[in-house]
Order: sequence, then C-alpha cells, then structure tokens
Amino acid sequence: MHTQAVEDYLKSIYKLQEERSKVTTTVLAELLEVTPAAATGMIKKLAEMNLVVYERYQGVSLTDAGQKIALEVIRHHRLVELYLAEALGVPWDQVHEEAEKWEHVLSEDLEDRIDALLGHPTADPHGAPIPNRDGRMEPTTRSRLTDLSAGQSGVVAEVSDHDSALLRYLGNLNLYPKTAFCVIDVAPFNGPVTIRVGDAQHALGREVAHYIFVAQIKESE
Amino acid sequence: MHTQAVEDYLKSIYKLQEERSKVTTTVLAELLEVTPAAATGMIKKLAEMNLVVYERYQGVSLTDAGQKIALEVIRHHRLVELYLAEALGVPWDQVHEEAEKWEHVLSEDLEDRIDALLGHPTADPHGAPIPNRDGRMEPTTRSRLTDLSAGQSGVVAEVSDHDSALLRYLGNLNLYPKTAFCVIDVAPFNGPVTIRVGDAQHALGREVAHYIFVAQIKESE
DNA sequence: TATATAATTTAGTCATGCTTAAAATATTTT
DNA sequence: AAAATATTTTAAGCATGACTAAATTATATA
Repeated sequence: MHTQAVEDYLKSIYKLQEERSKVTTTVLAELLEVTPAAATGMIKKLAEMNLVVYERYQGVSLTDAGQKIALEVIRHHRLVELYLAEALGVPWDQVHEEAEKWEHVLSEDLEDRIDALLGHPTADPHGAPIPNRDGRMEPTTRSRLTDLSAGQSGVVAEVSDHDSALLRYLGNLNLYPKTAFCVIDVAPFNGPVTIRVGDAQHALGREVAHYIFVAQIKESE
Repeated sequence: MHTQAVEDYLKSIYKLQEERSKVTTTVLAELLEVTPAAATGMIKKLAEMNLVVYERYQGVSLTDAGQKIALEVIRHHRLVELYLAEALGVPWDQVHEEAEKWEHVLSEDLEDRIDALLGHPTADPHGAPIPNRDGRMEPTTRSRLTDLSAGQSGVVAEVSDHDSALLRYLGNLNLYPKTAFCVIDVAPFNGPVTIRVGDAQHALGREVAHYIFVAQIKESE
C-alpha cells in the first residue's frame, strides 16, 4: 500500500491530465492545497518510485504504474460516493467530502462487496464514470452545456463535484444526471443559458453551465 | 480532530483500564505494537494535552476528556463492525480489522445514519457493548466461561475479538453471542470445558473458554 | 540489605510531508 | 534582445510518530 499522500497526488495528476496536456507544479499544488514547493518534493519522490515521469520545470505525467494506482483510487472514491448516496442516504453534495477519506481505507474485499451490492455501477452520483477493476472506464463525450445553442436538447451526463454549494443549487433545480432538458436561449456577452426541464424553466449563469456536461445532444423539433 | 495515533492510544488505554488497575507503558506498547520508548513519548504528549494523567514510572490513566474521546472511538469502531457485518455481509472474524481503519474516518453525520439504520444497537457482532453518544454503555457482568462449573447453563454474552482465528473457530461451532449452552464437564488440571449447544457437544480448551464471556448463568435442572 | 533483573525513560535518528525564504529558470512584455 | 514577471526548484526547518541504544528507576531474588 502507498501512503495517503501518494494516492492523493496520483489521483490529482490523473484528473489534471484529463483536462490539460501538461500538468504543472503550481496547478497540482493548488488542487491539493499545498505549496508548490511541497508539490515539487513529492513529485520527485513519485518519479523515483517510477509512478510519474518528471523533468525539472517541465511538469509531470503518470507512468502506466502511476495511472493504474490513480484509477484504483478513483474507483474507490466513486464507488464509495455512490454507496453513501444509495445505501446511507447521504446528500449528493456531501458524498465527495466523505469519500475523500474513505477511499484510502477501503479494502479490496469491501470494494467487491460494495460493487456487487450496487450492481456493478458505471457512474457515481455526479455522473462521473467508475473505472472497472482493470482500470477501464466508459468513454465519455464531454460537451459542456456552454457549448450548446438555443433549440438544442440533451441530457445531463455529469456535473462537476468540486463545489458542494453548486451541487446543492443544481439539486434544487433537479438537474441530476440523466435529466433531460432543452436549451431555450443562450444570452450574448456571457449571459445566462436558459433551459427548460419538464415544465420548469431556469436561467443558469455561464459558470454553472460550464460545469454541466451534456450527452445525447439533438436539435429539438 | 485528533490524529489517528492519539485516538488509538486513548482507545487502547481505555481497554487496558477495563482489565487492569494500572496501565503500564510496556503493556500499552505491546497492545499498540510499538516499542515502549514510543509509548512513553506519546504518553507525554497526551499528558500535555490533558487527556491522560501521567507520572514517570507510574503508568497512565485517562482524564475525563481522554475517556470521552476513547469512548467516541470505541463507539465508531463497534458501530462500524456491526454495520459491516449486517449491511455488507463481512464475516465476523474480519470486521475488526476493517473497523480499525474506518473508525478514524467516520463523520458524526455518518455515525448517526449508521446508528439509525441499525436501530440504535447496543452491542457489536462480538457482543461488546456500543457506547451511546453520551459515552454510556450497558453495564456488563463479565463472567468468563472458565468460571462456570458442570451443571450450569448460560448464554454467550461476548467473545474476545483479539484473534480472528479464534472467531472463525467459534463461528464454526455456532458460538455467537446470545447462543444458549450448558456446561457438561470441566476437566481438572486446566483441562477442557465441555459444553452442549443444542444437540451438539463441544470440548473447548481452557484458553478458548477464557475468552468467552457468559450471562444468565443458572443451575440447569 | 545488596544484587540481579525487569521496566521505563532519555537521547539521538529517521522517514514522511509540510512550511517559508531564497535562488534558479521560463515566459512575457517592452 | 533585454528587462520584468511568473513559475519552479532548492535549502533549511518543523511536526508527527516511529526506531535503537544507553541510562535510569523499580522490583524481585538471594
């Protein structure tokens, strides 16, 4: 087993790699809420363990071994999130925080039990894909709501879990994954995106829309 | 929140205090699987935090504040043990090990959810009492099976969870808490204790009998 | 009671992972 | 291209919590 710090670093590097081509020390440090100096130190250690490739001033990237561990941690995290929500009724804006701690103490045996109990799920409560035991995930086509235009319809696929206040807000609007909606209007000058969900209509700020990922995009008739 | 080490020390001191009047450095160190020197160091730190009373060469005892924390940790531990057994089907010889890790990451909110889901239980899978939120426990009258004599009957109240092989053995004999039995024979010279459980009859070694706690002792007719 | 043994504490280290401050390197701006 | 700025790394240090080895204190034995 690796330390919690090692697991957290690998997980964070993985997440950043998904978005940016280059994972820099500073961005990593910000995500982990440590100083850049601390990140440099840990990156060096990870490089010695052959979990990341690192060249001074050039950022990091995961090796295959590092990615494997990262995906295991992410699997733990997302399985726990879903389990907390489904089995224990924890509100979806709180599961992330709890799972941050639980992901590091989950034995393989318990992972299997939870996985089976949930019916081998493929997505967590925010719609993020759960890697299977081999580290494979369902490929996701991640369009953001900000990329749609008026007249298009879609389904909420995933919502960023980085801010629990945002999740509470979206929960109040019933904008959970799998919710269908259509875009009524996209206001100019970074204005709100207005959508219709069932009978309700909501004007969402650009930042909120940016954190909503959409699937099954069509032109509404 | 306290560190995991602090919580583990307080829990261990509490458990030792239940059995011995004086908790010595060496016994504590053995239970925690660290060197006596390490225990001395931590004891000093706990004393500075006013969680234990400590005088050099004289052993430790918990303060009220220390006991409060110890009981919270024990409550977490035993609730988790029961939850793992009931909700996730973890075998009773494995719940202890898992709970050792989980007890330190359980939020108060989750504690309440688990407690409610289990119907505010008062004992863990081994029969050990679960402290309530105020730190109160059901008073236990702890006779050991070794204290009984032939012709007496009783009910298994609690079984020590310190050795998972012992638990597997007792599980195979169906000697779970609440199991009724009667003593057929107690062989001399520290010989086996023979008991009858339902239709089956088992000869238990003295060490095993020592780790079984019994309630509702009567003379069988 | 003196001595041997056992328990406990102190002293000095080590690993992990963080911090701040200063130095080195990259990137932007002029 | 040089200067200014931003990023990254190095250096030194701190807290936690463990270790070994040596010194101290208690307890048991003769």
